[in-house]
Amino acid sequence: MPEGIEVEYYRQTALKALNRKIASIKTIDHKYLPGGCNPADLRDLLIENCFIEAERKGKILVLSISNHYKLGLRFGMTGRLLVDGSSAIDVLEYSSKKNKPQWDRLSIKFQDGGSLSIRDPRRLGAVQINPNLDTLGTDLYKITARSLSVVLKHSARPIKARLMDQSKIAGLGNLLTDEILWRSSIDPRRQSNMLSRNDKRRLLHHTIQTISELTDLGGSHMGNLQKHRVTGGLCPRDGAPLNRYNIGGRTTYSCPKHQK
DNA sequence: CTCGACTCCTGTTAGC
DNA sequence: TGCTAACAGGAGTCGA
Repeated sequence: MPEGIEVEYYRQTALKALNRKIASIKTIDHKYLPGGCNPADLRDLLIENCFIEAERKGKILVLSISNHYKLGLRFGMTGRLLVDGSSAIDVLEYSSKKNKPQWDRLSIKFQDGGSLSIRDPRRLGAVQINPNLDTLGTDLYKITARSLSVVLKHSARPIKARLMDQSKIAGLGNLLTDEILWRSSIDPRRQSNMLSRNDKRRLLHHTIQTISELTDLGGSHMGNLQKHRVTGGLCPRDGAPLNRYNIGGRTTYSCPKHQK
């Protein structure tokens, strides 16, 4: 699913949509417009204007419009960004392998005949005008020893829940956190404020390393643990049967043998 | 303030 | 073969 890495790919896709005049809004799903915004507002905001900049914070893609407004795009669990019909990511983990235009929840036509669309089978994404980014924590590509330490210091919550808290670190989702903690040999249920100096050192190293590596490999589903995240899966490091349980409403897999 | 529980959403899949 | 129910997780809300 789209975590920070995938949305960074989408940002690069979005660069192809910059400085092209918007002619019309082809589709807009009302479920995609929460809180006081209707399709007419969105049309008024976009038509005859251009996107002039594509930025990202955590899992939100922010497109600046030539009229100084900004459009925030969230992709939920299964959303992809398409520009001129193609995406940086062909198949998304846990999403459909099919690719139907009727799943376009927002579709924008440019005057040159091209388009920008969010294609999202499960409709968990959203579009927001002038999204508030202040509630988001450190972006996943900017994590430092200091920011990680601050995130963990004052909380007795499970370490995994803390890493996935977007107000603390923005951009880590379920798959990335499972992979990072697996590599770091840390049990996801450990209390955040109880990690040793050595635990934190390993966690920092593997957080930065995993994000960088999986960005190069093509997405958050490219980790070593991923294909074993199934019931009955075995740890690819030591062969132990993986534990499966729930943290913060998310299915979690960890190795009882080497994650302590 | 913290934090678990619940809700939304729908394509896929397991099981009968 | 066709049906139902469980499952997936990002994010917001609510109440203890």
